[in-house]
Amino acid sequence: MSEENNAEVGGIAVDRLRSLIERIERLEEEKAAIASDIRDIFAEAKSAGFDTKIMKAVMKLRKMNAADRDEQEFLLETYRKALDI
Amino acid sequence: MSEENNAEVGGIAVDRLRSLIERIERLEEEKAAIASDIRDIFAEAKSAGFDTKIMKAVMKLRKMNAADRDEQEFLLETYRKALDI
Amino acid sequence: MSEENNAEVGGIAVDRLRSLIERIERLEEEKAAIASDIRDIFAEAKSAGFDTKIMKAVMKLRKMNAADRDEQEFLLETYRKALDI
Amino acid sequence: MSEENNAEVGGIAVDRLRSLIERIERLEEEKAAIASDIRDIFAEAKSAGFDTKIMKAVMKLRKMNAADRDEQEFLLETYRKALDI
DNA sequence: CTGCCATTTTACCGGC
DNA sequence: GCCGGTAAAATGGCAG
Repeated sequence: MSEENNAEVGGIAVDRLRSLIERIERLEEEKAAIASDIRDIFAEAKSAGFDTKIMKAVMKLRKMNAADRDEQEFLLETYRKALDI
Repeated sequence: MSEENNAEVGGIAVDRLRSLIERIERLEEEKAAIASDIRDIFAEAKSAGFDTKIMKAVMKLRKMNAADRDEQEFLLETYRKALDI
Repeated sequence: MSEENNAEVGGIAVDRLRSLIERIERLEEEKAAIASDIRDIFAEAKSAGFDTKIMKAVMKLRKMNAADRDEQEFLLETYRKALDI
Repeated sequence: MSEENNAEVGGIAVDRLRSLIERIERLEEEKAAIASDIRDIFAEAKSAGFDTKIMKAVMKLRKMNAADRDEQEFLLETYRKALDI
């Protein structure tokens, strides 16, 4: 009877659990594949003579500027609410 | 002359660099989207009554090979005994 | 008149606010210093041959009360059986 | 004979391990106490009429500016090295 | 009690 | 091949 009637083991819905976990694992594989693609591009950049450390610093700076801008806007908005403007 | 002839600035192939960085940023967006999908499934699991923390623990064990898993478990047991837990 | 009479700017008690923020920042520095000390001890443990990952796992178990610990372990076993791990 | 001769259990130096763990746990208590003090000050600020959300945003901005400045300097330095200046 | 945010932990990547 | 630092993920705490 194994391989049938897995409806419940120890009070949990086994097939549902398996299904959820497999969906997540599938997505994690996709995510890992993309991370691998990113690594490939960095390797490509390196062999084209670019300094990947600098590239990462530049990209970080771009993100920080965006975050900073968002933070400024959030702060302004919050002040306005706090002051009922 | 700006906006033309960006072939090189300070000895750097600007357009090539820009292209590489944009490809990476695009992939990072995809990666973030998948991470978001994963969060959604965990939320679904949670509302179906599963304990997501335990799910994650189980998935971690699944990823390890049997030998590593046994090794970790053995070590943990040893330390637990050492500390009377 | 700047540098004097900072009692209020836009209805906010500036000096009070500044004081509060500086106290918090000071405490955050202390906290960071302690975190650094902890890292040092883990490094010491590592060079004495201990597995720091397992040490952390054991310390986590130590923090939990027995009932919660048993509950977690039981749940994990159940999920493992459900997934044949 | 328990409570004596704990030199080794399962091949590990029990007393050394205990000592390391206890030192870490002591420091973690101190760290937690400081975190608690920080919470207290935020509570104090709140009851003095300040908006803690704004306070946190301001503090975050101060840190981001510092981090941004550091990043700029790092980037400049790295470029200089990359270009042998 | 749920969702959000901060902190902590984990995994990755480059350098030595 | 290992170590260190950096970025991502997970956990835990707080506010609403």
